[in-house]
Amino acid sequence: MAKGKSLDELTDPVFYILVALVEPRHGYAIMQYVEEETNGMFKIGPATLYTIIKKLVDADLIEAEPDSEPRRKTYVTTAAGISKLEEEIKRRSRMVDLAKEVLQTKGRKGR
Amino acid sequence: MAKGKSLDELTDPVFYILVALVEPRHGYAIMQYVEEETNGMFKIGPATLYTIIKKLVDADLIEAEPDSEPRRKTYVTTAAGISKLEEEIKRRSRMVDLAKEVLQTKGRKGR
DNA sequence: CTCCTTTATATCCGTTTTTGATATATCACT
DNA sequence: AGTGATATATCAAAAACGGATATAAAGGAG
Repeated sequence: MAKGKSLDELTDPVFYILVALVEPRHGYAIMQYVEEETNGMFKIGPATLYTIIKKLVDADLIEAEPDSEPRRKTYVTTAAGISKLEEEIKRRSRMVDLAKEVLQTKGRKGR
Repeated sequence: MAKGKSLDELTDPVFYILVALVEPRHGYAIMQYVEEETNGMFKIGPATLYTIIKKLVDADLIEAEPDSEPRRKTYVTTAAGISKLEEEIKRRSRMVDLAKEVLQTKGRKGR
């Protein structure tokens, strides 16, 4: 099954692709989805996209749907992928919370 | 002053280093701080650390304190660095919120 | 029917980022 | 004198990213 390493921290593009694939989508649709959802702030080009898709399939975090049309290869986040995503949400939340806390403390003292 | 490019998205180690330097610290102390705060989950080695410090100084997001002891070079996040950090907190929060929302929607529908 | 744009996947290859290993030196303690 | 922690720094390789390019089919305009 899963052959690749477990990928502890997810990078931004990997995170976005995992999120996009909670709902089944094919590659091109992922690019559009991410661009739309971020209001054009974050764009994933084909090189990054297909490289990461390969890696995620290999890590068993997403999988290809067998019934996809010939011209479109549809993928979905696997159960393992959802778990990983939830884990990553927590990790990122903790990072944000730490930063907020540190800034707040500075604000109180640095007055 | 600032010579480097503005760095739109901050990577994880860059983020942690900026957070650590909201309070003045020297390199080695940054390594310890990040490791402690993340309960050993995230470690920054010397190569990553000093490479990033250089880049951040160049981008004017942190600066060296002139009065630091000979053996310790102390740095602090600049005003620009704080702004960047606040911006990045928002960016990461939006990413987390998007992911939460997507998972929640799936939960409601995927019953 | 032809041209053009959009859709769609895929890879090449250079740049950037990260990191393990290594080097060097000081300091504290025994 | 020796050991471990402190402290900074760089090298060289790996990993990640991304612009450019290639290919091809589908859809619409004229």
